Amino acid sequence: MDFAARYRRLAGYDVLYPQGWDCHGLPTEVKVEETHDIHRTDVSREEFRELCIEHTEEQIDAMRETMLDLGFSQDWSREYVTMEPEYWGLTQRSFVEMAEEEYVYQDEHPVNWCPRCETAIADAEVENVDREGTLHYVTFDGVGNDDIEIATTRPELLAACVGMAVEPGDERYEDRIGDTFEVPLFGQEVELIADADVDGEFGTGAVMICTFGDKQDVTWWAEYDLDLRAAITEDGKLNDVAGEYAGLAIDEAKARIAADLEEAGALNETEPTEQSVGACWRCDTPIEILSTEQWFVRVDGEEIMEKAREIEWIPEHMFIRLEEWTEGMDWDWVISRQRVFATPIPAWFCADCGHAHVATVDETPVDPTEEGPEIDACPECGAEDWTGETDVMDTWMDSSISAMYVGGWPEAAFEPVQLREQGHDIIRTWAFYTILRTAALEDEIPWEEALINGMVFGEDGHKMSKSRGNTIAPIEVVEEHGADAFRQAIALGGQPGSDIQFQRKEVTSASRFLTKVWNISKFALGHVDDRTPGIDAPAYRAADRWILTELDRVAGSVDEHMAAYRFDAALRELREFVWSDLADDYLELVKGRLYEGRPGERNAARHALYTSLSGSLRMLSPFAPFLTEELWSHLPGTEGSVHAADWPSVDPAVDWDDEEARAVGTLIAEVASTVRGWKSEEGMALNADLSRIEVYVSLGEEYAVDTYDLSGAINGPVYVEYGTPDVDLVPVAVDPDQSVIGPEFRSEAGAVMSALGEADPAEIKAQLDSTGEVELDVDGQVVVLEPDALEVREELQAEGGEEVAVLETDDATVLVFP
RNA sequence: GGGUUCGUGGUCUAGUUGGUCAUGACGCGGCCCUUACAAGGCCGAGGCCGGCGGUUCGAAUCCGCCCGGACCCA
Repeated sequence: MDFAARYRRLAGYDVLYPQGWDCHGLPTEVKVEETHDIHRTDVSREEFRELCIEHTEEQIDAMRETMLDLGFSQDWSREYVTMEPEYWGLTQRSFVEMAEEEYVYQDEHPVNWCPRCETAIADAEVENVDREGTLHYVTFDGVGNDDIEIATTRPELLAACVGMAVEPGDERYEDRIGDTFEVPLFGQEVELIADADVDGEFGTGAVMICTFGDKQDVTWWAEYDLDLRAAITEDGKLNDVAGEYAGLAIDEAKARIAADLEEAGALNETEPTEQSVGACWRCDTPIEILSTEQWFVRVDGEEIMEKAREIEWIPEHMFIRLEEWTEGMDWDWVISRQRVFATPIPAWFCADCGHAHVATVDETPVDPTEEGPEIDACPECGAEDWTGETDVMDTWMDSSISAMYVGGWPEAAFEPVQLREQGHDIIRTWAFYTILRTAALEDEIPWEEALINGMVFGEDGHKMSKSRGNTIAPIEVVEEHGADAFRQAIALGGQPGSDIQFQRKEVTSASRFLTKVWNISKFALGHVDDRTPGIDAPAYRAADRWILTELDRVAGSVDEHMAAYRFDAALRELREFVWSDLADDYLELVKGRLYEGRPGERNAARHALYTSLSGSLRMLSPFAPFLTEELWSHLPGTEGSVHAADWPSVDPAVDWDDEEARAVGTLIAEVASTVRGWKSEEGMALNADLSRIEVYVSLGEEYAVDTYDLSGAINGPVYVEYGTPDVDLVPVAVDPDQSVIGPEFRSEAGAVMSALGEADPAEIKAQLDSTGEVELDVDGQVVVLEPDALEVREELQAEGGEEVAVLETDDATVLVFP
């Protein structure tokens, strides 16, 4: 995100990059209970809230510190904190407006319930965990008919059993639909129904329906209008419906009831089974489904999908996740929580008739547990006695208006935020709710682009977790190698959407690169001064025009990568340019000129060097904000921050897409680099003098090769020739060009290429030289090959007498005379 | 069970409009102090591009199946 913001600033945009803190929620309450060793009911609501606020502030301070260490460039003047009344008042306002539009309603409905947290939770907050359970085979006595055997993993819910079901057409139960049975131990009578949702393969093919074991039970319960026998309390114990088992916790009850079933002869068998149970995502406690009074937000899947389709998802496939989640939503979003640390629901209940009165916009922010409503009499019954709602809102109610809040809602007309970046773990929560709420309140999309990041994993490729011991604290890495190196490692981790594995070696590599940049700058700063930027019409030589052409090309290419959020590709290309082209090649080429050149030529090199370095620093600044800022401040002719500079562009008046400059520059750089490599291999000092080198260029004679810098770089005179060197050439192989031969000969291509491979390279070469084409016998057929269909690879053998080394580059053959 | 995604030298990774030699990094081995840089330079070893089939003159790249991992959902 920070890369994108910094890049856009360089590209000239006025970037609003806010920072917000989503504070409310269960985890904080749990943490506070732990650290203070209290239960939330041990202290007053107000006191508990204070403890939570205190804890959250500490957390925010620590995270803000980390962000600053890492060089995040948020606009801190636009920071918002959802636990401040200014913010949660707006959350309430959005609630009120949505209540007016009938998006928000109150009702009794089965909801996911966490017995440990003792609150309702939304579907999005339920995680399925696989675990081993025990399948109990239990016989129900028939009432006026035969027994039946069902299989269940939850015998403790027998008390809540209100029916049983089989798959339609299951021959085992063909004539038994409508029969009634008596629930063992508890005695209520239930009826057998047939429903296609039953899995006939599982257990005995017959299942019991309880209120409620799972969501399927809720569906059946509603569809067949069954009784409601709620047997579980809000703190996860059995209640009076369970008779003598009342007060037992779920697990105790399961064991006791199983034992009693066995004693009663109703338990036939038990076996282990794999099961997937819903659990509270914050505390992993298995959830129950309870029917309670709650506040809901109506989920309009159509509306959400319509908006979601207007958003550009990066990468695209992340949209599918949202789509699947939306289609799978069969319950409305329960937004009330029976907790403390969150935005209060602005509503009161009439003490007489129970009528729920929602606050008006003008009353917000309000805590209904402390203040009464502005109206006096209940519009339903006229009573004047109000009880404040103690339930609070889901924390997503806060965060899902953050895009609107940042945009100035409700005062300013809302315009979609351009870019939102987030991890893929919160698509079904934050993203989903934000789209829902922005659509409901403003009939708009919240953001134009949603960039979905991967998660940062530990070095072992797994999600970081304390139990795995693979966590990496950014601060440790920053202390060792610096934030700039850390940022590069993250940028190189991968492309948007895929998880990135934190690699310590990437930090190592990045810090080496930073050292390189430092040294390049140190060198360059010794050669440029205040007058350098203003040098008029520099007399660029080939090497200068080459590096500037490359700079121009790289700036364009990196710009494209950055705009596509391919920070990995952008940084890779930048490093390649800075390290290989600028440092290894260009610097080496112009050293001679910088130290000993005539003024005009020296100035040209200085100017090109200055331009290249300046551009490189600017392009690197999103990745290495600290180092580039430091170096920028030492660069002559710069004012202010590198982060406020412009994306590099080379003089637009000149045609920098210059084929000749590129070809000749590349040639010079390659020759210099090849000779350098050869010296190294020969064990010679790199600045050792050479008698001369001869460069035989395979480019056309229209390319004028500038030997000035090359000569300085290799420490010897350079002679340029066009054509073939005056040494023995021995054709050693023929390389076919598949892209020419393939399409031309189609199915014969294979034969042609193998014939070419077997042919005598010397003979092929001779044909090419005399006739300009090659006749080849392929399985008795003579085919004619044009020169572009193949390349004769030749090795050069120096003539006897003079000691000479023969080196090859892509575009030249170099003879080195030591 | 359904969906998404990935599988490239020891490790991590680039590359997929099909086309000569598959990219780079870290690590490893060897050589080298050269007036920006030994926190460096040069060279080298190391790969049946998960497997099997198909399309094609030609597949890391396209298609199908399988194996393995990750994530999402049930």
